[in-house]
Amino acid sequence: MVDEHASVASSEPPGRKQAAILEAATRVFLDNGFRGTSMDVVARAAGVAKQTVYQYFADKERLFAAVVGGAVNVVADPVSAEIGRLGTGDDLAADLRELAVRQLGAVLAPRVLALRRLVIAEAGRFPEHGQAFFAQGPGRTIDGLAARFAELARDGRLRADDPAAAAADFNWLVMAAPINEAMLLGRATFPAADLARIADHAVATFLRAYGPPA
Amino acid sequence: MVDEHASVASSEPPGRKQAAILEAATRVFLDNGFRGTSMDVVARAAGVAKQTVYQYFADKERLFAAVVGGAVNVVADPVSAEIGRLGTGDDLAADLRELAVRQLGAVLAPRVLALRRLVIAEAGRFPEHGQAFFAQGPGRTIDGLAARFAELARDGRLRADDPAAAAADFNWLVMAAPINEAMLLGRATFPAADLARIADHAVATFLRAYGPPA
DNA sequence: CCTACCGATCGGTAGG
DNA sequence: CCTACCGATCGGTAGG
Repeated sequence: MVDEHASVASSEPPGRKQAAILEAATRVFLDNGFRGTSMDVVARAAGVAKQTVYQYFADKERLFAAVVGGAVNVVADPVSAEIGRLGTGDDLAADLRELAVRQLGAVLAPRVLALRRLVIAEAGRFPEHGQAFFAQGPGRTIDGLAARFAELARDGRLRADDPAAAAADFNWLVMAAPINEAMLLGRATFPAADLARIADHAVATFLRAYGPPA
Repeated sequence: MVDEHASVASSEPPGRKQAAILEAATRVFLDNGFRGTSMDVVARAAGVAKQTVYQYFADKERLFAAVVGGAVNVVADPVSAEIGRLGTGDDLAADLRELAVRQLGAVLAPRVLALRRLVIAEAGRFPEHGQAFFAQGPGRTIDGLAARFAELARDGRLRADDPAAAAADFNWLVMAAPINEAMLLGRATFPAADLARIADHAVATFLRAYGPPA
């Protein structure tokens, strides 16, 4: 009797194929949507047989969920750390501008825009993915801003009776225009100079509404 | 010689079937997207044979273009007239609130939200539809607001060095949060009380930033 | 003879 | 793990 698990001793590390499938599937789903993606194409792109895909993911919906869940979590982190440092120096406007530029860079990354488009397209079929995207994205950012704005208001550095509303206003003053241009106009690239201009304007408007009295 | 165009005298008005096809296709496309819609289902929903659909629309893409073009134009009008009357009375804040409520009602109508979702989902394949939606929707609104804000600034009733930027800020302060909740969270209904609260807050923030000096 | 339309089916491909 | 293949359904078109 020869080894019935010969494949375990092969040069193939365990999990390598699963990672290849997820990576390929992410690319294909982001480009073609749920219905536009075939399991055959995913298998071919991953360099495995279709049957192998089904060994790791029971069906197309489960593969899609793994793709979106993974992509949403990769995207989630970058701003929350920045928010805690808002106004630790004495130039709050500069801190807000820097935060806005970072947020714009993260949210307008082509992969994140594609994920947003995908999640919006499938929000009817998979509402939980839209909710996860919102929670990890704008929801998390606005919550973090609200907490920090409340502290800044207590210190007299912002006029914000309703810190949560101020946080939402800041977030959308920064993000709404470019996100909508990206979603509807298909705009895919945002030069650094554009991001700086958008951030400057959003912060100026925000501070005219919420800045401390001169 | 008998009439050789007897069918013209039938009880079927000309264009009646085309209208039924467009109406059915609009419903099916809005619910299921481009790839999720089959021509068989459209034909069935319209109560005609599939052959009849192909007599009016050469292929699926042409039918889709007719649907989106028609839906975008139906959606376009309602705010532009209102904008011209902004500040004709002496209570600019009240006028802005009323405009905001009307805009919210129009843009958050279930059919318009479904159209936005559809257009975003297919922006890769049909960029012209996203551009048409933007032009007829936010683009048109922001342009109209910019023109009126420029006049109001000249009269000293707004502090707006850059009326176009002020118009975009107003538009997104009003629309961004509910649109993003609708797109990502799948929120479909917005009670009148919610719209009033959103409008009140957006106008208050806008006037703190752009209102005339007290 | 033209149109509008039907029932049935074409070649390919979907998820499984 | 691959090839082959299923029931069904896709967009589009045949004959009558």
